[in-house]
Amino acid sequence: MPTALEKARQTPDSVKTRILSAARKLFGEYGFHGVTTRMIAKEVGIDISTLHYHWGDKQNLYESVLTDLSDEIHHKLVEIETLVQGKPLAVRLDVAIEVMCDYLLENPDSANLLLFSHFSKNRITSEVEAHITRHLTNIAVAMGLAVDKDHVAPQAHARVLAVWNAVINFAAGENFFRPLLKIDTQSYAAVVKETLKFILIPAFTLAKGGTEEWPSTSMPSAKNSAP
Amino acid sequence: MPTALEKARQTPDSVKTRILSAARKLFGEYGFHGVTTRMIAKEVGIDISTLHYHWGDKQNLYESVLTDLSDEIHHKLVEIETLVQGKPLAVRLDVAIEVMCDYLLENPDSANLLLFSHFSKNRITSEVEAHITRHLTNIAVAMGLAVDKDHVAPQAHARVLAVWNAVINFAAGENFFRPLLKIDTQSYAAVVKETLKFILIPAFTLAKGGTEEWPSTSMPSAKNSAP
DNA sequence: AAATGATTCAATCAAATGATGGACAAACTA
DNA sequence: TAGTTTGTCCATCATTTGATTGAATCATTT
Repeated sequence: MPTALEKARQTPDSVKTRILSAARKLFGEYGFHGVTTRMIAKEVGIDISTLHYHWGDKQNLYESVLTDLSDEIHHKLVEIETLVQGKPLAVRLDVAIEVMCDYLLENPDSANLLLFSHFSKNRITSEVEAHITRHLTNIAVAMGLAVDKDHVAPQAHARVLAVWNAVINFAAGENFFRPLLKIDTQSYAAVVKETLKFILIPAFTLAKGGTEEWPSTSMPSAKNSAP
Repeated sequence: MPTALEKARQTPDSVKTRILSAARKLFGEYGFHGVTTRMIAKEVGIDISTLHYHWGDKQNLYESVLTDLSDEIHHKLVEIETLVQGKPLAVRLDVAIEVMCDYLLENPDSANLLLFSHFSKNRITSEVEAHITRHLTNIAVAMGLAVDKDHVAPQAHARVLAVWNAVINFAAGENFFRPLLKIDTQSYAAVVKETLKFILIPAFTLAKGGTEEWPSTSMPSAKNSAP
């Protein structure tokens, strides 16, 4: 029995799918509260009641958008992992930055949506949260920052987050940053990639503070530190 | 003739100031569209009409919040610059990370608000935008990434942005990231600082790709590149 | 063709929301 | 004290917004 989401993906031009796309675009641009169901319906060219017929209430539609995006991210990460399997860390980072930048710069709404889901207090869909967490854990292991999925130190997770955020930010913030840099879209992509590599690669390759500096137990001793 | 904002700051406990604080908190948590004037009024314990009496419409209040925050950031940056004047870059970065993390982790709403102002499509208040731009330019010069305020290469701005975003993200995302890292607030601050230093300091100090790699003209040749 | 189920829209509702006007009181001024 | 300004709230309005209902249309099956 396919889920509603899978069914929608099977027929890429169905009304239901078009609603999902329009919703992703608009939610990505304006956030959950900044979008009305009427805006989405108008974007698709349908009536509000048709939207509710397919996706239930606004909250449910939003969650579906996030789940859909999470799946897409997952596929992208798998694709990257396939590309860089067995390569040294510097190469892994280089390729990952290239691919993720290309993807997110072409889908700025997705990047924005990821940001919103990270930072908005409206965080719903603990299911999606769990997915993101799993992605980050996988990346930590893949980068050699942890020996095991079940033993990722907070510092390792934090370092992955730093990489993750850096990439997403430049994609999501293009509308704000690019006018500031006074360059066109193509140059922006180039500058972003160069900057990310400049920032990220030295830290992880010049391993002064590399993988084995802190214990790989998942709970560090700092838990109850109150001076 | 003091502006309305300055006048409000002179009397820290006035109703007008309390409205501004509550507004910053709520806008930081839920974004512009996620907050109603009634929510703010209720938080302060006043009537909506009193709010409108002091700050005009919602949009104007929001802009005032952003302007106020921008001023605060400015003071913080000046404070940092005073602290690190003449020090080598590694120390400058270390201190800047420490101070900004302490400040933003104690004011997560401010960090969130900064994020919203960067990434939300609702970007109003070009005045505030200009302030942020000036801050970034100043930092670029202060970090030795440009010789002159008027000749900051896009790459230099981009590197500053990378630093800027990295710091803000960890502060704004605490509610999302900290449960993921499974540590308490204190440990979070420590881990974030360590991670930021781990990521940022090597890139800028091991100057393989340092300041003078690209020309310091503000307009690179890549402007009209269409292969 | 008739029956059935799926899809769409016009009309509408109730609640929420931004904003205003006017009454009223406190503080200040002449 | 009388008058003026400032600040606060109650009541209210016009829109917007999320959501539903019921009728009509389309597609599929029998």
